Amino acid sequence: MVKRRKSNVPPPPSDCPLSKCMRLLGAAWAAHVIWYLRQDERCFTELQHDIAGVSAKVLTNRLRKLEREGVVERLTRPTSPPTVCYSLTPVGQELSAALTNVVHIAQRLKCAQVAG
Amino acid sequence: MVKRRKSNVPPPPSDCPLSKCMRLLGAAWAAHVIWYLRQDERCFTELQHDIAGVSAKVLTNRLRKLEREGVVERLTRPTSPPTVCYSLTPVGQELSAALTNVVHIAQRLKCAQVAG
DNA sequence: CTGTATCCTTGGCGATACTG
DNA sequence: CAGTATCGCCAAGGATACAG
Repeated sequence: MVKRRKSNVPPPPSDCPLSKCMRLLGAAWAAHVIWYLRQDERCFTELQHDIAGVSAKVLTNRLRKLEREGVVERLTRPTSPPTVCYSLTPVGQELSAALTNVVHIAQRLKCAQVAG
Repeated sequence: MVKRRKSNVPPPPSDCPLSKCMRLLGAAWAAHVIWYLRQDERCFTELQHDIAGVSAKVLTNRLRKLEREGVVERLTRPTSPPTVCYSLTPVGQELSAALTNVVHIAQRLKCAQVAG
């Protein structure tokens, strides 16, 4: 029997929301969505235009998931034709701020150093 | 022709390291790996033991990717039998700190509110 | 405009077995 | 101990067409 050092790091809090959160944000285009909602609300087509290359299906999917998690808010305007605007919730804003920190660090990762 | 509001949010910096970074961290068990390396270095088996449920294949894969990005460092000790220790690089430490912020926010997401 | 439905392909991940 | 090799599945995502 090998004497194994026990980790003195406490287990991830509760049922590991971190993991779920990271997978949510790690999904394709998720970070982009939050990024482009940072300042003002954007409607569906605007987002699709902002985020070049995303398909409607995936964009819808991302927005739905983020909405269910309370990150973004969906607001329907009864105009003609009807438009839908998405914005960040307060929690979403905080998340966005936290991501800003990650951006700075991410730029120092190897993958960001294109000119090796 | 619809007058479309141009986004006043600048595009994601450079070639979007944020996205790559988030996908890196969003991969299965990636957050766990960083979490358990927060305080002290851990060797392969210790990590596999810490992170209940991860397979050797995936753990190796995660460590390799994180190593290539400069997040974790691999240190081989020429003991008998040889052991390999993993630790966070300075950048990895910063990333870990940034993730701590995300944890706090993640706990306020809907997915974390088990008792709805 | 804002999506949904469907098909199809890719690859992420788990499980298992094997190696230096 | 610290991995690699191989297989197989399934979900994520792209493309396209359709709908309210």
